[in-house]
Amino acid sequence: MSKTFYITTTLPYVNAKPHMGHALEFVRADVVARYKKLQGCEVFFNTGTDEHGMKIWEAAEKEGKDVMQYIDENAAFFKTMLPKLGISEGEGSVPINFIRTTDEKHIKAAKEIWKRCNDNGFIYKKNYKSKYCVGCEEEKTDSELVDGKCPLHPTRELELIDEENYFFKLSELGEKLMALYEDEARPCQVIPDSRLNEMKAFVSRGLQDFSISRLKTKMPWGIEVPGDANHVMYVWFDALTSYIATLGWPEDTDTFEKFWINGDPTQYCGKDNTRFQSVIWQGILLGAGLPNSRRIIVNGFVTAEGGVKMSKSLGNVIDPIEIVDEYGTDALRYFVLRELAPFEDTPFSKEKMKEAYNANLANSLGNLVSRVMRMSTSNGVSLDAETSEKFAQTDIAKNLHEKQTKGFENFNIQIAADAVWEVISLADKLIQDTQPFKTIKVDKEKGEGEIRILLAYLETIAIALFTILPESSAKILSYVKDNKMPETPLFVRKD
RNA sequence: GUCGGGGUAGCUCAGUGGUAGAGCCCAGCACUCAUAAAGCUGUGGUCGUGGGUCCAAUUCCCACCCCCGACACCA
Repeated sequence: MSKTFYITTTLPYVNAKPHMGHALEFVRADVVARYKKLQGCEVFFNTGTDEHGMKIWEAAEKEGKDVMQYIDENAAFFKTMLPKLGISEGEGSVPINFIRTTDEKHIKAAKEIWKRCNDNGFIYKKNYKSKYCVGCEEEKTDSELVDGKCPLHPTRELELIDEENYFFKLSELGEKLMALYEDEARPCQVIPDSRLNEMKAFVSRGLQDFSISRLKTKMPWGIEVPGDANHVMYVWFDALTSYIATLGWPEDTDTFEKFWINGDPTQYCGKDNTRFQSVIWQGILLGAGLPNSRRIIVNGFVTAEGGVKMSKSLGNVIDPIEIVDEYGTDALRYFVLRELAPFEDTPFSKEKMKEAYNANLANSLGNLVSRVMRMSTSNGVSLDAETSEKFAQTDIAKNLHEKQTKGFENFNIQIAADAVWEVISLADKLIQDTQPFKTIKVDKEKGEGEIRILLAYLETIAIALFTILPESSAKILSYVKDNKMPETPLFVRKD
């Protein structure tokens, strides 16, 4: 394993407030970052905001705001959400690098990568024909059309717009991309396999060049194309560059080498982003002569109940911050990490949240901490190094460690979390079977020994939760260490 | 339409060529440790339908039905 590790989320587009999918992506990336740090890696953890493009331009205009003011406000929502999700908070955390695509260093990097692609012959100018629906007053893509007409305005003829745009020669990179997914030395893995298959199918069908600029007269909110003041970069061309701009590329070659070349660069994204990350971004990197990403981890969507899409118009959107405010940071992390499928779409509902919270946090984990700590504190029994070390050698501890490693190494945090709850359940069973609270009254030494073992369980559980529920992990460890009863339950049961 | 994934307990999902598993829900037991409630035990499924291969299929193969995803300019 490499001694450095790079991980990034996709940069959320700031035309809306954070939703559950963002929270999911941030939290999962945070867990992986913490895990790698625990493994001894120096970790670079990146996120930020994507702030150019037509939609932002329009949204700002609609709200009658200056664009910069508008994106400052929206970027702040994302930035302030991070600590609420426990990102980069507390011991064991990895500091976040937050890049905005309006940052000076990002703009520099975007221009440089453009230049390099251009120097390598991957950028050219040609006429771009787009279809414009006068009814909607917007451009339509072919996939949006039904029988060649706008489904919302089927009686109107589409207007053809013909303008000059810069294009990227993705069509020449198909074979190289296919080879990249299978490369032995530095493959670009797409996780899970089903997404990789989709991408391979997509690439093998043949790739087309695509436009990477917009006329400034039509849409000025973007990074100016080097050497052509009439065009700005199409938003995602610049946005993708942020993953290396955050490292100070192109100037800071040391940091770039340390983390991008040698740091196993790992990217999280939502499933709607698979192609951008694993084909287009890799294509741009190839075009610029830069090393590929090592891994794209694709999350499913968080849906509303019944698997339907969360949307404002349906009124079924759940704000992650609202959940944090009601249940706490670790509770949201718990849900996102264990209750939501690691790679598939999964429904989120407040009922499910409450059910899972009560069953697995208040009852299982929280209650176990309470009952063990009551036994230990009221009998003055504390954990000693010997019991702790001995417990680490048990099959229970070894099995937990094995499963956690397997889960984390495969970016399946659910498996790593499941393993902890297995141990929690074993601890409860042990109490039921041995009843140390009874034993201690008839055989002090035996009872104390049993309680000490339970404390070792607790310690093991807390350590295993270090990356997943950092707040709770720290609390439990301090209860055990100081032999102190929690003043309030770890997770208060909700009615 | 083409390609890919899936249809397993009331719900959310694991899993396996040899008499089906977890969590939640529900029911019983216990309650002298624990958050006016935690715990333990248990009920519960002809593993989408119809064929086939095999001593044996939920697990492999074929067909069909249903669901989901991909099939480019959605930041």
